Amino acid sequence: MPTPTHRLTPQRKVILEELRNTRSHPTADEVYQLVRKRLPRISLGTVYRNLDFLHSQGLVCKLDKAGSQMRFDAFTVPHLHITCVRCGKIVDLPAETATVKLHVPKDVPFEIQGHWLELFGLCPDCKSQSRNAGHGKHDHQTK
Amino acid sequence: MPTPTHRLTPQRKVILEELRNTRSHPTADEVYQLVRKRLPRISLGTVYRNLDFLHSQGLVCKLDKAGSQMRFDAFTVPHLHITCVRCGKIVDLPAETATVKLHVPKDVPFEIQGHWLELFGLCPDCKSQSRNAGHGKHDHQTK
DNA sequence: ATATCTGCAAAGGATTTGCACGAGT
DNA sequence: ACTCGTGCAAATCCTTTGCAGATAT
Repeated sequence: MPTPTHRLTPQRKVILEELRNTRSHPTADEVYQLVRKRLPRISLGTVYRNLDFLHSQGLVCKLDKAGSQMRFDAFTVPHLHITCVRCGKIVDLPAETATVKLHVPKDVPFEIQGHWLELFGLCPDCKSQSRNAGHGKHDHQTK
Repeated sequence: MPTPTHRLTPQRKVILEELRNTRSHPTADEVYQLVRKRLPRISLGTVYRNLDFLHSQGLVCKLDKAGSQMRFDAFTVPHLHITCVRCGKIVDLPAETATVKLHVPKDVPFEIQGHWLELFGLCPDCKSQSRNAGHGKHDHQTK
């Protein structure tokens, strides 16, 4: 399905490599900063375009639900994420960490295709500084 | 916790009423359009400020993971959402529609506080027009 | 009086886009 | 030659903020 004329340019190669070298789910701007060390003349626009391109090729994942900014990773095996509610850090978890069972009422006017689950909590760093705990940022499901 | 000097101004009242009169999970701008019919001189900034205020009072929910824009609802009973991958429409589902079981490895360096689950699929309207199906927008968990 | 709110307009941050030049075939 | 990709800057979209005037107690 990729048009055969797409090229693996140096920019795309370096972006993918940098993404594969980190486990930190960087934002587009963070990718830009990383890549710039090796390609000082690259532009942020190119980074955005190529992250999109690599995403369309199935080579990187786009985490659009991770906060106000999009985050990316090149770890394409299905897995879960846990996000620190304080600092926003994201850590991978094996997919088997959670099981979701659906009991969908018959009358739901939707063809359900799948689900998206993410966990949230406090990372060790933020846990230690933890004083002002309750901030009510998550409404539902904060069981 | 709310300072006792907060007022229920006309703007706040109307915003809350409009939000309670719809099941459509409107964006801030959509709330603004609705409210403007009754308070033509209200500003978008006020709508944002008051949606935040009502959220801080626990009167409205802020759906920050529903897409690129924030969405709001005044239905504060815990429940789930299903989002149409085509048109973005959101529909409520009872909380019991899904059960999540966690089997968290001992070595996860996080204090898990909770989870967030959302469903996605095709709404009836989009289902009928459904021709160009596969768009690979969701990466993980698209079982 | 005084603290809270409002409307307005400007600023802000993240992402996308238009365009002319550069690179690969 | 021709298409695709890049850098740069400007534009866009959503949201937040500063400020001076208005409102309620």
